[in-house]
Amino acid sequence: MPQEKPFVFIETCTPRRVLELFSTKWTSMVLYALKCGRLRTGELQRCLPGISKKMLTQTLRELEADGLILRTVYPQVPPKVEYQLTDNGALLIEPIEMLYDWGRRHSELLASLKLRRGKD
Amino acid sequence: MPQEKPFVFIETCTPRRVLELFSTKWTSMVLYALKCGRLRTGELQRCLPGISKKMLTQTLRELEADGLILRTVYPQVPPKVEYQLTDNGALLIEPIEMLYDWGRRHSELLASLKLRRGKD
DNA sequence: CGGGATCCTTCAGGATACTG
DNA sequence: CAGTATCCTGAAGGATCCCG
Repeated sequence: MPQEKPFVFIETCTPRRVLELFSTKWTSMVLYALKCGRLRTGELQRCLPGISKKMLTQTLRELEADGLILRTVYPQVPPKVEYQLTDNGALLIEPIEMLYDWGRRHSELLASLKLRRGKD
Repeated sequence: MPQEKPFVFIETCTPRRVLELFSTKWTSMVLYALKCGRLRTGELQRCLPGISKKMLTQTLRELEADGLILRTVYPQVPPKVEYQLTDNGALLIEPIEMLYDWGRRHSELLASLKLRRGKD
């Protein structure tokens, strides 16, 4: 048994940083929803059933601050705001999509996991 | 601008279930650490700097309950316990590794993100 | 050495109400 | 319609002590 040396997850290693991307509930979903183009706030909210307005805006603000999405305000009443991916934001679609695709190919396995879900 | 229809993240969709896999802090790291073969509890802990004994055991118990890892106890004093991936567990290495690999290829971008980290 | 059991802190994230 | 500001709680996860 050719036991290789195990990987050590130093606090600052990239694996940990990638994980942070997915450790927050809505981040990757918001990005992925914007893959189709620009969306208004309300449309975005309808893409994410269950999200609260608070978390939606908070997530959007963070993504904007990190330069992953662009926010466009139209000077109208009532207000109209649109969000779209920046070039950097578009880069993140790749791993997200990979993950989702893998999930679709292994939905049976996924469904069998209860992991940290108390009830099922 | 050929705006396609946005994806809707129904509560039970597979993307959400995959995300749950990565939403818990240590799960994917424990699995990945075991990629190299069987590891004793202490070795595992040394692979995950910062993990508490409580979280280590809790994560291991959950993974075991979901049939992703196998726990072997050697009748010795002092105790010796080893963990290894099951076949199902090995299946999860693929997406995890994809994610980590992508991270390594984009470490500069990742480093530029502050996301939800308060301080940097 | 491996691990169970407690206690305690933190904070992500939900609910609600109010503004322009 | 989009957004801000509060309030509140559930649960993740750390620290500690004890056991075989």
